[in-house]
Amino acid sequence: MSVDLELAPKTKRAAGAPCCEPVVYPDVERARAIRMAEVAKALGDPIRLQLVDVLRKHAGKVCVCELVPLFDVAQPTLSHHLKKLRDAGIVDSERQGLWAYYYVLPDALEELTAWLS
Amino acid sequence: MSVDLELAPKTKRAAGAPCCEPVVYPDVERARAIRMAEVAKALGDPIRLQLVDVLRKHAGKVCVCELVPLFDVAQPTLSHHLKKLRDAGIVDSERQGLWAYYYVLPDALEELTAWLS
DNA sequence: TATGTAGATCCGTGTCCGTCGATCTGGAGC
DNA sequence: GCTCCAGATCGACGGACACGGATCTACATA
Repeated sequence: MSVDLELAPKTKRAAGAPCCEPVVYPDVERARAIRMAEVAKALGDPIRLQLVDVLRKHAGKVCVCELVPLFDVAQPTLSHHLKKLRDAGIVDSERQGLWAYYYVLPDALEELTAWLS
Repeated sequence: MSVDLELAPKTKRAAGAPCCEPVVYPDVERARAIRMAEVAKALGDPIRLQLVDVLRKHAGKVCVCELVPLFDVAQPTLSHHLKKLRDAGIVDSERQGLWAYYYVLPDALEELTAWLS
């Protein structure tokens, strides 16, 4: 470690060669960014993004048994992805008898769209 | 294992209790979804999303030396995140002397916005 | 009650990712 | 030449994640 008390006023940033304007980033923006990252992370998997795409194109509710054959993964894996989407607030589900129906909750996607713009 | 050749034409979907309309998902949509997942994945980290937020709010180019003190991570870590964003086509960089300046490439974000809508 | 089925949960495995210390690269200035 | 500095790259560690087989939970039908 170097005791640079005397060296403190040295060529910090070369005195006359600024790199750019100082940058600040308020905490309010951080909080929102962290929430948006959560949504983006949930969408950051090809299967999950395709799931959302399928669900929103079938405006109603879609049965899991129709989703499984669309992808080359086993049923537990798809269930895992659907849970991730549900935890992120992007989709929700509803059981009717033996079947489970999933549908998109538009709010999360709209929030992200708004943030991106 | 059960040899169920004779049981094959059994109650597949209970004959009279449909779960929902059949669902198809064309390959064209898949390709786009996979690309979008790549962008979303790059945005799916709090630090990277905040980086994008900072960069786009400073319409010009921002020096890395101004970005590092904004986050509680070491310089190599931030460099790693900037590389991820660059690989995803979300930002680009430019060197001037000792300093490196990063800026947002709006196309990737606009693509994702369009996909979400 | 017993059987079959749709979907969720559990658990082990292999891979990817975030992190940081150490090091490398190359430009600036002496 | 040498030294200092900004930033990128490397290497290793720990935790998270995708995946699927086995199992569990409801529900439906007989």
